[in-house]
Amino acid sequence: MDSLTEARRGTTVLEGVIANLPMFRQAPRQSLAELARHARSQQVSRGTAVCRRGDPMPGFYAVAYGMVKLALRTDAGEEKVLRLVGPGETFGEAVMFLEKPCPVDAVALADTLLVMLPAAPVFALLESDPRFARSLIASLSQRMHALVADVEASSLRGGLQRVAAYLDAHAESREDGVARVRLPTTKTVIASHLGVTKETFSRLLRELAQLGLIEVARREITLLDRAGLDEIARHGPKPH
Amino acid sequence: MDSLTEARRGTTVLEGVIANLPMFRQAPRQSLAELARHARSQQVSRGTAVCRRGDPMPGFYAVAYGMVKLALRTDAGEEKVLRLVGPGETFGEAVMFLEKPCPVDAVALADTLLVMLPAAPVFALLESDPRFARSLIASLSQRMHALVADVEASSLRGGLQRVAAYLDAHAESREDGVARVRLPTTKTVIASHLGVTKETFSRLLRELAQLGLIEVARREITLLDRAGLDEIARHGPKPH
DNA sequence: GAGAGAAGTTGATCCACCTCAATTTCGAAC
DNA sequence: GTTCGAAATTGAGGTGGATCAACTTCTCTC
Repeated sequence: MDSLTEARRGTTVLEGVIANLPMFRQAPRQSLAELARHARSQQVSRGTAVCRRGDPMPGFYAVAYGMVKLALRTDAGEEKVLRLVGPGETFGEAVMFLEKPCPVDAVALADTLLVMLPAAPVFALLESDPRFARSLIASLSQRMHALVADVEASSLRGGLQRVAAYLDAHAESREDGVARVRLPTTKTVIASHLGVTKETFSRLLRELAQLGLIEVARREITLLDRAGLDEIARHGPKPH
Repeated sequence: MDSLTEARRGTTVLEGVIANLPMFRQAPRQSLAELARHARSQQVSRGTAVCRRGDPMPGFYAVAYGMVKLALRTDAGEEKVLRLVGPGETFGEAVMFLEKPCPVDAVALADTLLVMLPAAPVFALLESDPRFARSLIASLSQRMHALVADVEASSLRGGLQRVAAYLDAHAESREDGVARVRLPTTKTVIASHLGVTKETFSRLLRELAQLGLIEVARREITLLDRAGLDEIARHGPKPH
């Protein structure tokens, strides 16, 4: 594969990644090509920071493959994971629009390919394509809704409820009909996302297992009793 | 004042309220008039619900005068106040765009005049005015930023730090240079907004008072030592 | 200005979750 | 396979803030 082919293929790949983002689903081909021309791909390896709190945000990011965690940190070492961003998802839109420094740390949890869309062409597209504006607003609204759901969980529910709700929400049914969850990253990170320490997360999983609701094998969790899990997620640990 | 005058004045007032919303600051007069024609004012008295969780959202709301609290509730009576919406502020935009049922309760904390902007004309304006889209996006982004700040506070800071930060953020300097805070509503509601019970809030205020940092008189709080308060807000209660 | 309900305070006690510490298990490199 | 650091588990003990309960102080109404 010579470099010309590589370059052309690269452009196509960028455009493909962008075209598959929910917010660009209804954008015309030409707009996508225009955006792709300004976009820059960025390879980050596991453990590397994409940006740190305080950094300026030159645009927003889409994850092509890999995974990024967005997290808040204290002066001491404690951190709170806000969101895990996987393939086909984006982050940094809101910050880009505010033109303020980045309020969170963004760190790659695996080797990751990012596509960075600079602010200027995004603003330009916003001017010319109301449907894009509509999609972007929908995207931000959804993000906000998710954030509110997180606030609700962490201020109104106990740890066991949060874990149960998490497992329920992330269940994937296999062919044989058994629901399972594959944790997308380490338990430590998931725990922080759920607002508990890794120790507490470990104990909560064990508690659910002892109740006969789940079975834990490394990062593979089998949901043995979906209804029971749902009951806990919704109405708490007490016997109804 | 006859009814014709009343009706004309009413229209002008609506338009005035809308025109002063941050997101409409740069909108052309004609768009404002168009929106105002579709807008409906709504008087709600203290303690009345504007909408309950699960209700459909016909548009979004602006507060002309009074105050509305947005709060999450559990099946049991506990509630978590997400936001206090005062004059010149708006709520419900994100939910309107998602076209999902309202995820929160909205209750008037005082006799309040709301202006409801139905979804359809807002969508229409979005199509025709990219600057409005820009402003709306900025507005949503800011809201999101505030939410992230709240998450940061409640998951990474202790109660005393949150109270100190709240007082610091809401300080109004008087002529004589003394900084004061007038709590916008009951301490019970403020407490819930800060993520503590009213009992704990009371104790935390007393603690700050005993440290010589503030003086509490009903809902009037005088900030005696702004620097000290800031120090606690930023780096915690320990002696530096 | 008297009465009643809401808001706020204060004290005693409790508990969900954290912290610290000691192992154990995993997984990648060699 | 062996090794070594990261991740996970488990136990013991501590704590911030919640809960429960009694009481006081507003604030509004009549």
